[in-house]
Amino acid sequence: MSNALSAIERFSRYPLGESQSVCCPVRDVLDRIGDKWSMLMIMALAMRPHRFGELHRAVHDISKRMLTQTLRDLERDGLITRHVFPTKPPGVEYRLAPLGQSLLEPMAGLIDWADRCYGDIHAARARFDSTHGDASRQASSTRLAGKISTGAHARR
Amino acid sequence: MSNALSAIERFSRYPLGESQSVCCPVRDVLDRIGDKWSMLMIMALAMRPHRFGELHRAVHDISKRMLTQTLRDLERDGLITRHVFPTKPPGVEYRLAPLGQSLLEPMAGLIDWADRCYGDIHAARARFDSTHGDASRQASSTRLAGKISTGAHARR
DNA sequence: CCGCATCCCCAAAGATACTG
DNA sequence: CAGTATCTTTGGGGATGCGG
Repeated sequence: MSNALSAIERFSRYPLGESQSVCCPVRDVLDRIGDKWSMLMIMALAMRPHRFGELHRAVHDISKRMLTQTLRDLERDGLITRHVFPTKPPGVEYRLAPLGQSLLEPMAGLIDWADRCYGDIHAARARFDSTHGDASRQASSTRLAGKISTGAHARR
Repeated sequence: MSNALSAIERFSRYPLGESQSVCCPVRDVLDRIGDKWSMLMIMALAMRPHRFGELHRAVHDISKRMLTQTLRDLERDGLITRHVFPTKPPGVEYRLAPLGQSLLEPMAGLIDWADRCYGDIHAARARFDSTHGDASRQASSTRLAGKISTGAHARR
């Protein structure tokens, strides 16, 4: 844990609030894997290469649009590679690039933590909500409510 | 690395695309620390307790609104604690709860990775952009345009 | 089958002003 | 100082349809 602190200390030599120009590495990483889908993609690809359609089925609640975009971004950053087979109809295979592989370990640490602390977090949430009058619906807001009933946009 | 895979495998017993009801732990974690500010908060608090205003100065480009909200969410999930000193004018101190402390290690792993691979990522980006005709500005659209000229938010 | 483009909408976040 | 309330903006992302 003390070496955890050292890593964090090392980082915080960068000013924490610096969204412009020389962005700190952490923000970069966060913006990359922090979004809704990137990490899921990487995890799927960690197991084996996938075709576009396979990925779509694996993460069934992503739209084709976001799938494409996420994959592009990951490719752009050198985390995954894209192989086109000029068959008919065409097939495209995505797989983890070395850089992406190197991300697996730190990611696994996080996943592990999530798995272990998942329960505690929900317990804390329940406690908080009951303590704080359950009006948390306004206070803590939108995000949470949104997350819960994520069937959302069942509009048209 | 093989144990990294095992963690990921273990996770992927959960269906990867399951944004509703019984959300998988990973999504939960991502939604919590994946957002723009939470991780910064945690890092600041990892060093020492902070008052509200201190946090605001530490991460100068967050709005008071988002600061409050982020802190509330983190508190709700039991990652940080909030102590009110009924002085005049009032003071509020935030500090890492044990649960939050336990997050430091996995987070440090990620930060570490970010630090190491930061350069590779940017190299890959540059390569991709020059290869793909630099028309990536249209192609991959909105987000990338923002990312490319990482001076982005120099709106003011 | 893969992926790009267009349209459109809503939730998330910034700005601003006000309270205890 | 530490928030809260409100108003406005914007851009992320879903739906859909076409092109290779």
